[in-house]
Amino acid sequence: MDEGTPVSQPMTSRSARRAATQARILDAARQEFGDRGFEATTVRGVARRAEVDPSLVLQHYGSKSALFTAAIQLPPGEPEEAADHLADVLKVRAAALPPEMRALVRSMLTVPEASAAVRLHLDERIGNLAAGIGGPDAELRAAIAVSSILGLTVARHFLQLRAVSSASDDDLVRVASRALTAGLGAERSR
Amino acid sequence: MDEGTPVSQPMTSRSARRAATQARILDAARQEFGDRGFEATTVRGVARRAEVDPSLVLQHYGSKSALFTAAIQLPPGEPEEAADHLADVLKVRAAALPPEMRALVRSMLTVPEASAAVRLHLDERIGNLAAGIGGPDAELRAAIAVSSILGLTVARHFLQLRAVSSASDDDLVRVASRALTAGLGAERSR
DNA sequence: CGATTCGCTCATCGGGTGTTGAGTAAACTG
DNA sequence: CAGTTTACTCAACACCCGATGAGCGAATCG
Repeated sequence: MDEGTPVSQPMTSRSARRAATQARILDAARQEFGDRGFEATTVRGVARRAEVDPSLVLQHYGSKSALFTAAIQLPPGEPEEAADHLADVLKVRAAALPPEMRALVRSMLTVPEASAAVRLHLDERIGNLAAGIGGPDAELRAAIAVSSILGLTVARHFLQLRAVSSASDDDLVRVASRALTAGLGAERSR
Repeated sequence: MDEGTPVSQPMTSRSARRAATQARILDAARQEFGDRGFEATTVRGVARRAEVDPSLVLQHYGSKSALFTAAIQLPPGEPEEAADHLADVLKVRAAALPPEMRALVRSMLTVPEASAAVRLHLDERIGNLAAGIGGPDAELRAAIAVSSILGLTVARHFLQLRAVSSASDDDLVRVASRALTAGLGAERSR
């Protein structure tokens, strides 16, 4: 019986399929952008990795630039809360980077949009951190600490600098957080 | 009349002209690579900036990649000597970057050759620095300090992070070197 | 069921790229 | 002054890119 329900739904509804392939494309794009950077990434390469036709990529996202914009969008919320103490940020950065962050950082030196996004992100973090510490040059000291974390991230996950990328997450966090908090500390008499 | 005196030599000898244009091309290449990165830089763009025919660029350097290799070559010597103390390195990095360094750093996240060159450069610096400090984790602590300087360099000269790039050379060096030496110090700091 | 929507494929276009080889005029050589 | 070398220009090639638009078949709907 059961006539009310259509006999057999297609295994995947139209909108579900659409959403699924769209997500597959976005994932593939994040990987490619993260591995090669914006310029060296091709729409065809993304399509290949997502196992779809190249033109489908653009039908879903309009243009390569728009796809990039979508790919570097960071999920909001969490990171900001945990960012009060820089040890937390450090902990997050020591572990493997999520694909969208990886794609963002990879292109931050060559793509203005990525550069701006990173700048904004770090500026916010600097503001939070500076508010928590006192003394003269609070903002500058906070900026230095945040920039240091950026440098560590690049060294560890992109340059694979031996001493930094071979260290365990724990060792890196321990030694680095000690170094950074020491540097952050208020001034002694001068 | 007066033609008696052979108008002597051509204003510019053949080899001199060659060397001159070769240098003009290399300068232009460093600028372009430094501004846009390897991928977005075109041979035609370099030629335009050097006011030369595009094919001449390749006649002199063989290929775009070879041109890039030539463009990111750092002048040897100086930086290594002054690198004993990280305050010196910091001083160098606070000021405007020389074109070849700018070209190198701009592409370090997207071009394997540039990545390798930076890695090598930093590894050497880490070695020097680690040798000078004692205590446990000496190499890791040195690597963290060097990575921090890299982060500051990126933030100041590439991302133009407000707090870092608006600071004067002196302020930046003063505050940063205090922070880094504090972080670098073993337990000998009180 | 028949008509329609729509996710997707296919073929193609225009444009910019790195690179090459023939040609030219000026600098050299004897 | 010839003859040779050579720094340089010009035109072109083959390739790959991002992007477009027509067509197909399956899911959707009245």
